[in-house]
Amino acid sequence: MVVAARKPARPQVRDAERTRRAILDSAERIFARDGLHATKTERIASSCGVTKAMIHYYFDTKEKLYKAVLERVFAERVHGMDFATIRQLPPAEALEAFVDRLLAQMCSKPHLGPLFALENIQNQGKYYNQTGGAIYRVLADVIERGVRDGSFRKLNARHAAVNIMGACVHYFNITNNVRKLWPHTQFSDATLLHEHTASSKAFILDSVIMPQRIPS
Amino acid sequence: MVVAARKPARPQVRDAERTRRAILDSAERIFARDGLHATKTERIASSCGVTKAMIHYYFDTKEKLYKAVLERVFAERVHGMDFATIRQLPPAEALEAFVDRLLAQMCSKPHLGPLFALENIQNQGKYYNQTGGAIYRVLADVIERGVRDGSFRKLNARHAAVNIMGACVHYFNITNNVRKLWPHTQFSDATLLHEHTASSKAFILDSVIMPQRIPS
DNA sequence: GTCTATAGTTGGATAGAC
DNA sequence: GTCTATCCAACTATAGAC
Repeated sequence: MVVAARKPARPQVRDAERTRRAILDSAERIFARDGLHATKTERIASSCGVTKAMIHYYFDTKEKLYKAVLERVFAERVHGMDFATIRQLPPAEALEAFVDRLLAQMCSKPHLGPLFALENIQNQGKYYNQTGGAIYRVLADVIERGVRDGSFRKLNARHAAVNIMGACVHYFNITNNVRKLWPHTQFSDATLLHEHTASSKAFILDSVIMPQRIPS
Repeated sequence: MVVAARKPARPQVRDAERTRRAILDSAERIFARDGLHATKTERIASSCGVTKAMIHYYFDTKEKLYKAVLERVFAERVHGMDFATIRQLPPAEALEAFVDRLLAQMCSKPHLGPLFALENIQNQGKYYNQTGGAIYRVLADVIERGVRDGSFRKLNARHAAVNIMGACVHYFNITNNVRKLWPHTQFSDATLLHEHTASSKAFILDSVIMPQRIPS
């Protein structure tokens, strides 16, 4: 009986840090598509060329791996947003910086939208809120400042923060379906992301910034 | 040995339509929180006082039950939106009607946001797109008309449609966490929903509608 | 139509060789 | 550190009595 040659399986070269990172990277993508409960550890393992046993060796349980994934992406996001700078800018510039950075981060890792959405819905934000809530609070503070000094319209800061986040992230939650919605869309992914960034930013600024009086 | 009295279990009174609807109602809420794969049929059954066997009797498999849930809520939503009327209204009124009806529907069944989000992300919109896509197309058409006749700003209709939907629905996807984000929020659910409706609608209209020239 | 009991499978986690 | 083989709990789905 002829046995098919086994797949090479990338690791095998013993490198703990490399293996650990490979598992985290695969897990990040797969958790983002399927959520905590629906992802099979076997799928994560095979997609990065290791065995299920390795996941337990490095992360003990599936849930701890999930938590490790979230903590890593949260740390990246919080660092990339540079909240300290945003807090010091005048409101209009702060809002623009916030939106620019958030959209840039989402575009560079489009699967983070679904990952956070699933965490919020299915896991009731058990892990998300530990750090993810900071994003909403910073944004609400910016809006509050802008409303107070008259550079923004009179908005409810908290609800406006949620609306703004929605205008940024919803695209990524339904991006798998954008092609199906408009089958004749011929643009590449990069073009669509660029279009979304531009239209989303304009949408938000047009709504938030107080229109200038036309000088008489 | 003392055996605890069994829970009364509402049905038992043989009523096919009633049981069927009870299962659908429970399934709708639980699928909305956990998604297709993570929900256990046992949980649906016990939450409406029937046995797992009944689910298979009425719906054959869990996946068919899921599909039945989605088809029912899609039918309700499409009917409630009354697209035929929206298509005939002038753009500004059509947009306002669209947003009003969508938000009213979301508020009356807040779990539908998460249900659709999970379907889009985890199930790649396999069932959603069959009917859900109509909502985006109708909205994009309204925007296109408004841009053409000058009553709206110059927007990319498709991306604007996604942004608008995001501003409406994102709130419901993170609503479980709103309390955690702002622990001192003391308002009742009804008040929060009303606030969201008002701020979301204003947010959208301020962004989309072309500002009026101040008469000289 | 509804129940109890159970079959069949899947998949997270562990044991132990290398 | 990595693998193979396996255990065991959980859960979907079915069988059959009432």
